[in-house]
Order: sequence, then C-alpha cells, then structure tokens
Amino acid sequence: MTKNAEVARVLKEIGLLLEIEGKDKFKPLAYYRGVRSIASLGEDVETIAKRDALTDIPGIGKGLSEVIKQYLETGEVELLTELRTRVPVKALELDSIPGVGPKTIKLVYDKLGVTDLESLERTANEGKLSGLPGLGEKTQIQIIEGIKVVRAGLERTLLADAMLAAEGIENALRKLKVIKKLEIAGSTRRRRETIGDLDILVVATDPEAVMAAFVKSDGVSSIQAQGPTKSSVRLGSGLQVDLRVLPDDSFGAGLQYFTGSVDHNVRIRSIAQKMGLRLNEYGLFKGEKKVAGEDEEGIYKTLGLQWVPPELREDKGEIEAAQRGELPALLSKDDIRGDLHSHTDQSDGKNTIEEMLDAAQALNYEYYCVSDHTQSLTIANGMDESRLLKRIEEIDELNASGRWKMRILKGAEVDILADGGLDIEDCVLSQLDVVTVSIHSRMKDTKGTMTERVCRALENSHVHILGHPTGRLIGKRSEFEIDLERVFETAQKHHVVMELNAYPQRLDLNAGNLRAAIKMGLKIAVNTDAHRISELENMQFGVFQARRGWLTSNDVINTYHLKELMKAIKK
DNA sequence: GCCGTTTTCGGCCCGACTGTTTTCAGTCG
Repeated sequence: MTKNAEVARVLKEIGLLLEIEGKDKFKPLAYYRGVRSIASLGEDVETIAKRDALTDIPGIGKGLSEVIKQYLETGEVELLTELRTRVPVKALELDSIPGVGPKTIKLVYDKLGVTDLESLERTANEGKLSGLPGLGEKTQIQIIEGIKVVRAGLERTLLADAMLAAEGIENALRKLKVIKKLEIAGSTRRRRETIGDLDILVVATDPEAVMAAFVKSDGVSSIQAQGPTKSSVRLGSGLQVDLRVLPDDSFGAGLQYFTGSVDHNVRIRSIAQKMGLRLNEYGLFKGEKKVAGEDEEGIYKTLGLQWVPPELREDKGEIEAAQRGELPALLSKDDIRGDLHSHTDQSDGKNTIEEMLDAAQALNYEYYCVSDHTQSLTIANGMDESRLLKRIEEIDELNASGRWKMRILKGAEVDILADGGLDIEDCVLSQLDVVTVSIHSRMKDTKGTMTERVCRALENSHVHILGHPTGRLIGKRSEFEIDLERVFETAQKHHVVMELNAYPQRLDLNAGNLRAAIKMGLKIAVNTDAHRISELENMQFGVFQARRGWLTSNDVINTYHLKELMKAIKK
C-alpha cells in the first residue's frame, strides 16, 4: 500500500485545523488542493519524495513538500502537533458529517467543548445544539441524521452501484413529459471508482413539477433541499442525489461545470479569464454576451481546446494535451474482442462452462478464455494438474463441436506460491493458451518479499498475464505492499501483460498505475474475472477505468483479432 | 500556501440553498 492516502489525510487535517482557527482564508485552500493532488497520484508519494521531486506535483510547493517530507521521515508533523494542541478536536471525523464544516466545528468546540463524533452526537441528542448562534432545531436534526450516515460508512458508493441507482431515477424522471434533456454529471460521468453523490442535470419546461416528482422518487428517504433550480435528496442506501434544472441554452455549460473535476474546472476557468471571458454554469461570457454554453464542445472550442472526454478531466495533463490537439483516442467498449479471465463451476464460478460460453457468444466476442483457479486455492476448489489436463481436452472438444463461433481459449488463474513458484507444473502450463498468475495468499507479506514473489512468478516463461496486480478491494482491503515499478520492469523484460481487472470492487490496476504501465511500454488485458454470467457485463467498468488511465485500443491486447492476440502474448 | 501569457505580488471559481435571519453566514459541489 502506498502512503498516499495517509499523507492526504495529514494534509486534510492541517487544512481543516487552519480553517477552524480562521486566521488565513487561503492557506487551508492550498492544503485542500494538495490533498486532492496527492490522493489521485498514480505513483507512491514516498517514491517521489526519494527522488526529491515533490514540488513537481501540482499544488505542492515548498511548504507542503516540507510537511510531507517530515511526515514520511518521522511519522509526525510539527505543525499538526501544534495545531492539535491549540484546537484539540478530531477535525477529520467531524468534518466528514454532511452539513458540518469548520465553522460549525469551531462553534460547538468553543461553546460546548465538543471534540469528536461521540460528543457531538450526545450534545445534539440532548438538544443543546439548537440555541447556539446560527444553529436551530432543523440544523440539529440534520446533524443527527448526518452522524448516522457517517456511522453507516456510506460516504462513498462504488461506481457500479451509483450507476444502477442513477438508472432507476433517470428512468422514472424520463417518464415526465416536461423533461427535455437529462444527463448524469459529476464523478459518475467521469467514471471515478467511487462516487460521493449523484448529480443529475435536466432541461424542463416545468421545473417545479420536476422537483416535486424528484423528491417523491422511489427510494428517497429524506429531502435535504428543494428549490426552484436545485433539489437534493438522500436515498435509503445513503446515497445523496442532487437534481438541477438548467435553461436549454445553458445545458452544455451546466454539464461542463457539474461534471468537474474541481481541479479541471479551475484550470478551464483561468484559461477563460486570461482570454477576457467568464465561465459559469450558465455559459461562457464576454461581458454580458454569451459566446458559448449550449453544448460542451462549443465551450472547449472557444477556449482553444479539443473537447475533453469526462474520464480525463482531472487536471493531469489533459488540458495541455487538448491545447496541442493531442488527446488520445481512448479505448471504447466496441473495441473489446474477448475476455481473457473468467471462471466456471469447475472452481468457484456459479455457472457451467457451456452457460458461460453461451453468454460470452451473445456479446459477439471473437475469443473467450476460461481460466479457473488452481489447486492451492482449496477454498475455491482449485484444479490440480490432472483436472486441468481434463479441462484442456474438454475445451478442445468444445472448440471442435462448432457450437460456438468464437474461439475458446484454454487458460487458468494460477496461484503464486509463498516463494514465487507456481502451483501447476510447467509441462501442463505449456499446454494452455493463456496463463494468468495471481496472488491469493499471504497478502500481508512485506514489500520486499511480495515484490520478489511476484517478480519471480513473472520470470516463469509460461506466464502471460499478471492478474489483479495490487490485490485491493475498494473500501475493504488495501493494496499489497508491492514495488510496482519493479514489477513493471520485470514484466517488460519477460514480456508479461498487466491485467486491468474489471470487477467493480477491484478495478485493479488503478488509473494512475495504468498510465505508468503504458508509459513503460507494457500492454494491458482488460478482463472481467467473471464468476457468473451476469458478471460478464462488468467489462464496461474495465473500459471506464482504462479510459481514466489514458489507454487506447493499441494498449489493450484483447482488442486485437485472435491472430494478433496470440502473437502479442507469444513468449 | 501556491502560482505565473496579470510572474516574485496579489489574487485564489462561484452560485444555490438552508436556516436563522431581517441581509447573511455556512456548506456544498
């Protein structure tokens, strides 16, 4: 696991405490910028620090780089320790409550001695919050509700779940005749791994009617806000959904604005400013005159930029590329010709091989690889050599049967053992079309051990793909401690492809890692790792993540025709 | 604290909504 999240938390806490002290309005903003920058870094911040290149990171200057260095070297930051002494509150915890910010934290600390979630909940339940200057009955109820949300751990939702919820609301709203246009914006449109809340934008002839219908949608558990152009509700699942009504000729500007990210928009805005223009959610203006806003393309074009695909809008070089007209032609779902990692009921899958093949055929794939687990993974009923040899024969027969137009590829997801060896003999591996190797055990190995282990596995001349390279489960399990740079170098040397596992909880590699991998010339396989028919649909999430990693079809081997694919993985 | 086609100082996105107000501060995205 990288130190990135940890460092981001330290910077966030400093920013919050500075804001709570209230001495400087802009210093905290600089810290928050640093937080976003570090949190979305593709590389380990520690590696960057060792290169002495922290100030190359956007938003990190002399001050923040010193703070980061101090933390990495000593595990503490003097400034933070001082701040905590002056304002002894659990700022991160309190700030995570919806509706509570630095000003409220300061108020309840000064007046009531509240320092954490527990004491805030107690004072709120005792009714002591209402009556404080600026705080009334309703705010008190809102805070109690907000604490429940935090306790339930519902701050962020997986993209797949958010998209499902969005679809439900979208379908319901589209039935209203007064709605002329509707788009899902925000981080869902940017296809981030997890979503804070849903942003829905509409153009409607009768905004009031839309708002009235929206707040009564199925699954709404509470209404946070309801105005003529903006309403906000919380679903039973905890997900917050914002709906905004825009004028028709501002829809593009609104979409651009509410798609974000903040950092991308700040840059776009400053480009507009330098051209003597002003950009807000209603349009791009020269003085009082609107010069663009109906669609996004017009806004970007007027600013001298190519239209930027939402997945790239993170201020990670996309603006410079768009200025030069050099944005990559990103991978699309239609480019995918097959899936190279899937399971059946031979190991821990839920469907038979025939059922999986029928489902894959329905996706018009040109090839499809069956890759069940191997023997060390006993919990998943992994196959030993004799079962695997039988499976190989079976697939030969299935190919010969002519029942499926696509080519069925013989594969396995082979376990990497503690010492980096594989749990299937080379003489059997050599009979497979696609050998994927993965870590499923000893996930707490030290960085050195894990790196050695994986690299040794990649040195085996029968290995084609490294499956879910960091092993993370979003929100559940961190990445292994592993030196990815060394893994990439080894893979490059031994001609091994990196997997982008499309499972919504995995999305492994992440976008930053993907970008680093292709920069080194590595190829990627976008695979579903499906354990049942329905999971073959997860390919879309892999494609989203690939796009966030700037991947083109050339970078992804399962966009190739069968012949080229076999050539590409040949050792 | 960061940054630079407004470059070593002086700005820093900005509008909507709520609650508690009587004109606005706080939060959010």
